[in-house]
Amino acid sequence: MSELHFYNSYTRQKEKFEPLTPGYAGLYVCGPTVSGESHLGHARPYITFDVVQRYLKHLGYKVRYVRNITDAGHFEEEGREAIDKVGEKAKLEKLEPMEMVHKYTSLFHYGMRLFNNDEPSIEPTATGHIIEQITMIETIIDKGYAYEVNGSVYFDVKKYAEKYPYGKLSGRILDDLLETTRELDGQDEKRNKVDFALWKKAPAEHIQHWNSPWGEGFPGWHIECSAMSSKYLGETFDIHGGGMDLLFPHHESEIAQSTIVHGHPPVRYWMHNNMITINGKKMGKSYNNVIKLSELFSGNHPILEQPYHPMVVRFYILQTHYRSTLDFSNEALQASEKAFRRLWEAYEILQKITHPGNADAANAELDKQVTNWCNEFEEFMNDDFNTAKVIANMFELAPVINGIKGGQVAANAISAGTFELLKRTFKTYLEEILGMQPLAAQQSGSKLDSVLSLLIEIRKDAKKRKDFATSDQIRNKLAEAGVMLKDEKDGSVSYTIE
RNA sequence: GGUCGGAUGGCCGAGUGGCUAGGCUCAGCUCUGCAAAAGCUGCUACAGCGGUUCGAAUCCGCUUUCGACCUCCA
Repeated sequence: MSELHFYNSYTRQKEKFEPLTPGYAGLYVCGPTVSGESHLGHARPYITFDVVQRYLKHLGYKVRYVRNITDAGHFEEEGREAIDKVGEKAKLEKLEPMEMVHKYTSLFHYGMRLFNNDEPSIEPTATGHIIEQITMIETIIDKGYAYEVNGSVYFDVKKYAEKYPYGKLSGRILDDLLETTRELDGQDEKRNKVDFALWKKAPAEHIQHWNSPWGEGFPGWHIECSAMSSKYLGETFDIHGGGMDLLFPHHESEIAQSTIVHGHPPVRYWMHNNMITINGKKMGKSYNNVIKLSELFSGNHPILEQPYHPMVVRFYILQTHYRSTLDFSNEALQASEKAFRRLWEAYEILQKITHPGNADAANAELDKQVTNWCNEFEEFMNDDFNTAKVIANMFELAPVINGIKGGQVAANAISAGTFELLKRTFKTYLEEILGMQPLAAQQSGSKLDSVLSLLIEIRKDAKKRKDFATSDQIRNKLAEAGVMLKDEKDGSVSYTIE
């Protein structure tokens, strides 16, 4: 029996997972900035860490999964100005931050539900934790690692680096960073270019601002995660996850802030998922190459050849290891759709077929192989959450299942015990751990079902009379309407609805 | 420019010192009134050049090339 190991970005190696408190696991994942609609790239971390969270629960841990909503900062929405430069617009014409934040938060939650992601245990908002953030900043100032200039507060990275390993997580070298020639906002206020903002003074016309010891302003980007993670998971917690693009400066800054406030690093295991690319380039708003989730699901985007079901997208993402880049293409999504349909069908067949009950396997070799494939599921997940390999094994098992149904494999080939193992393991991993659901709910017993049963009966009669014109017409017309009929080996007929 | 990470069969993608995943596509076969589905079979790849080794896609070096981060970013 193996134990859970996964790659820790901080130490750059796979490590055995040992929670801080036995039996409990704390997980923090950087959530969305709700100033715009989520796109395909955003789907990856939330699906990845949903599976992480599901697997931890499967292993018996009580999991507290915290994923924040970033709803504070310097916001703009397309077509509407965040800063009211004119200053004369009517109230309802101006961008109301709360309105925008509410809209995109709802949209985000909708997407998460379609992906069948479990809800986090706590989903704290940045605006709901302004006081916690201010308190942290005050502590950092008191300890001498931050300074105020003109109503803004900056973290003194150079001083921090004298005592602590700044740059360890992201592989940065401070001297290199000091030579950066980038022009950034507020650069002249900082003691060093590498310093980052803890609190930013808000210009009078800025839409979001709060009162603070340093005047009206808003919190820096990094401090919210430090404040909320420590509040809900403790000064030290188990796992912090997010996209690789957050390694620097976001997560590096989180470590620095928390280390000063609490006297030690905040996180034991850092996990980072890789990016989704399109034509080899990262999907991101700065590249102008995003496919929003609503576009993906509706197919309403120039490069999409068809709509893609959320479960197809989830499957496509889980077919690749989370630390590899994943390149988007219609071809790849379509391959995933076909593969998933086939796999799910085999899974449904498995739940329906019965086993003759023989305690000994007629085909010892196959029996052993099936047992092995099933047992490997856990082994693969324990090795850095290798969902790709889990799925590969499911496809090894699918022909066995289909073969039993189709008669190519004898029903007694595997033992009753192995059959039960197969049935149980498949369900656990496909539904509970990978979190997959059927593309369309079958509605047996519904009115449509009665109608289809009637048509199927008529077609059966026609076939008996060798009236193939009629039987084929029924089949073809139903296919046009999106109902696929399938003549089974035993003479029965089943259908699937597109 | 600095740091880091990739280059795998027609396509997507695991893997990692010997046993050469998996999916999709394609071809053939079985079953079938026909079709679909399903099953079976075939397609043997690891950017290039050196090196280490009995043995390398897997380790080391160099080259070519792509990308990520260094700025908001999942």
